[in-house]
Amino acid sequence: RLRKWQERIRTKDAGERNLQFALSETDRMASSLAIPRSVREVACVIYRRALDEDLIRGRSIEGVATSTLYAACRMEGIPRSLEEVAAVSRVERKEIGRTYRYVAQELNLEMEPVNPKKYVPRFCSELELSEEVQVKANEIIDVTTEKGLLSGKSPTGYAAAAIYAASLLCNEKKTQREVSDVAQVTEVTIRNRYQEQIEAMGIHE
Amino acid sequence: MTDPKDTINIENVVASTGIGQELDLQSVAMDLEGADYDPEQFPGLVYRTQNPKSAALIFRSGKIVCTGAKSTDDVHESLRIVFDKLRELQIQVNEDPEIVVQNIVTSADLGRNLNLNAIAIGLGLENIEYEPEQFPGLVYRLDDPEVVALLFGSGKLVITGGKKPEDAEHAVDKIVSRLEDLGLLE
DNA sequence: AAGTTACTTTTTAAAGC
DNA sequence: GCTTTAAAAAGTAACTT
Repeated sequence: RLRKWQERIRTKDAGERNLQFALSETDRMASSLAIPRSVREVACVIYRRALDEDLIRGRSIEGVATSTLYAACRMEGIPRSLEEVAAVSRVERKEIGRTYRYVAQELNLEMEPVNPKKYVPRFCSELELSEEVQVKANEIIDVTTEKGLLSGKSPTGYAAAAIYAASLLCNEKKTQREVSDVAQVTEVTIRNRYQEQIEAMGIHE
Repeated sequence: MTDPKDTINIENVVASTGIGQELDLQSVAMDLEGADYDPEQFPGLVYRTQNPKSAALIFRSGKIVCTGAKSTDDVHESLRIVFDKLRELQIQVNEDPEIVVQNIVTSADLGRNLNLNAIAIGLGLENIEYEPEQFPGLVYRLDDPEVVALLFGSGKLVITGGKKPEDAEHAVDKIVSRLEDLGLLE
């Protein structure tokens, strides 16, 4: 009887220490990515659920913490790409992606694919592009998605290409290099998506 | 209109078997030309056949895994070659070792583009995995037949995990009817 | 900018760490 | 869990030319 109780306390303490470390790591990563406090709280709620459902076994605390932060950003509509979260985590991108898929599946988070438009405000702001460019980029994303161009494509590359195209159309040109730097995708990807998008939009130049 | 079933193509067959005899892989590696054996890296010896093309993983226990063949017939032919090679090295090999197909990888084409986003939501987010940031294919697990399908925006797909060629046909049928029910095909 | 190579996903057995 | 082997799908990346 006493032994079981001691074990319960030990497990509870281990869980509390686990949670405390995870929360401080989440806070550290969120701070360097300028993620709002409300999103960090969502991340912590998901982490606590993962801990309660014993999903941490065989995985690193840091990996699960990074994954839940990534998931929370998506849920709150201000996604960070896996490369962005990986840059402030000591867990590599591949592991974060795997852990995220596992946690999302086990907790039935029912995550919808990221809409590339969710990246437009942040990327455009980092590029100091006007509201007009943002509106145009969103229009390009809407129209080309409707024509079926989005299936299978990475949301970051898709958003980057639309922003590049919109910057040209609005005479606020940014180079592919500048856009690729903020979106963390290669210029080759921007070029490929850009070509498809302007063709689907019926734009010639 | 082409029946998607007619586009099914077997791309890889994995099978296991055994010669019923323990092996000294070090000496097999010495005598068998083209054998790759690095026990520090992997306990199995790798031997590749050219016609049909396949790779056999030969283990100390005498068990063998054959992969890379394009049909079950090719698996049998490849393993026949491996058995004969071992016999040439004065190794006793059972008369007709049982060969068990463990996995068949198939490709097919639905013939039209797919809106993976709509399919993900339509089939139920809890049943599928679609993370285009990580992989362009949508992962769909079927219960009967018990296989995994990877669906792509082009309408092409991969079916893996099946043990019989019919598994892929049944899977394609189910996928087509489910997508039709959802109005996500054509 | 084009070309090549390589990695992402899924499946499956084997033996050993 | 990892290691190795094969194969397809399509996207992305990192090289060299």
